[in-house]
Amino acid sequence: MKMSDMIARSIAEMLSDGGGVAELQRKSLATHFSCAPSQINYVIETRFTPENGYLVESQRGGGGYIRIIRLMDDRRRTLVEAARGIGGRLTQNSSAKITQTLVSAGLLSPSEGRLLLSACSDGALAEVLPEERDRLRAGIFRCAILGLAT
Amino acid sequence: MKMSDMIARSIAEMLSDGGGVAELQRKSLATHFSCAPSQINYVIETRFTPENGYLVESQRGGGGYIRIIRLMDDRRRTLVEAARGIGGRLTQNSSAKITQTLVSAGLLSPSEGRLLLSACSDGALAEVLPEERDRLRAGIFRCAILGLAT
DNA sequence: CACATAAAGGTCAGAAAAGGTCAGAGAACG
DNA sequence: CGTTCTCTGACCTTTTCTGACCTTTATGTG
Repeated sequence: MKMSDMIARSIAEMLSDGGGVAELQRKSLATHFSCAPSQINYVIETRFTPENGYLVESQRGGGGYIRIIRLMDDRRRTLVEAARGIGGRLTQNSSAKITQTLVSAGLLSPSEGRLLLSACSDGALAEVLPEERDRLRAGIFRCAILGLAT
Repeated sequence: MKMSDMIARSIAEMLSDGGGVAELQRKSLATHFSCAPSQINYVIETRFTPENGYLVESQRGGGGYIRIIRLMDDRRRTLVEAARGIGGRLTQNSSAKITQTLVSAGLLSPSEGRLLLSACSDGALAEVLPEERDRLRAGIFRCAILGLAT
């Protein structure tokens, strides 16, 4: 199998693991595949293009990175799916992570993310007994993103 | 995570805790992060700039300090005021009305409005006893718009 | 008060650590 | 063969971080 295909597969895996977001370091990935760093650019440019539904961000300098985000074509469908994926309980931490993913994927604007996050925070649910919070939070979260999809 | 990001996060935390004002000592913060004092300047210059809505004051000499102030724009200030205006209880109907008002005033986008409305709906709060809902809803609503203002 | 000293913070050049670009050599494929 | 896809290396730009040196302010001292 071609090297670029292997690299692409590896990135695709990271995308699955990361729920649609992969963050990598060019040099270390290149080292891992024993290739030139620019090869990573090549793979990204040929396979993870906007036309294929990906968005790429990067940052140079110390601690730099390349972030690849899979955009899902049908915003609504994906939101509905995400809502379906919420279980019967949801911790504050999980809700923050999911929100972050949705924002990264461009399904929520940063503002919407903040709003959702705050609405699901322990602070907002202070009235409720702690042991009830996670169930309630799941409901709020689900309704909120379903509402957006409407 | 990069050092500068950690420092920035730490300052952001101080800003939240201080209600928009953070006062720090360059050297002790640098010591805390084991970095050069000028690194603190770097972080402030690259992240807490006027374009990003921050104001920085400092004072040299004994007992010197660096003070960072987050400027609120009109939108934020109004949202904070609106949040303050929410009482201890809020019916679904009232929350819908207020949301509508905020959207009309351009303080919330239509999407944000839908999200907020759904998160505060009786559906989302189905888990809670009806007589508790309005108190809870008030909290969620307040937190949500305060979160936007942050 | 005048002065000296210590205790801050400010500036800037440059090293180091990333990622970006592009021309061109090979490889694969028709 | 000619074309298209891979891959590399040389060189560039951006971001981070540090250290040497400078300025400002507070405070003690004769």
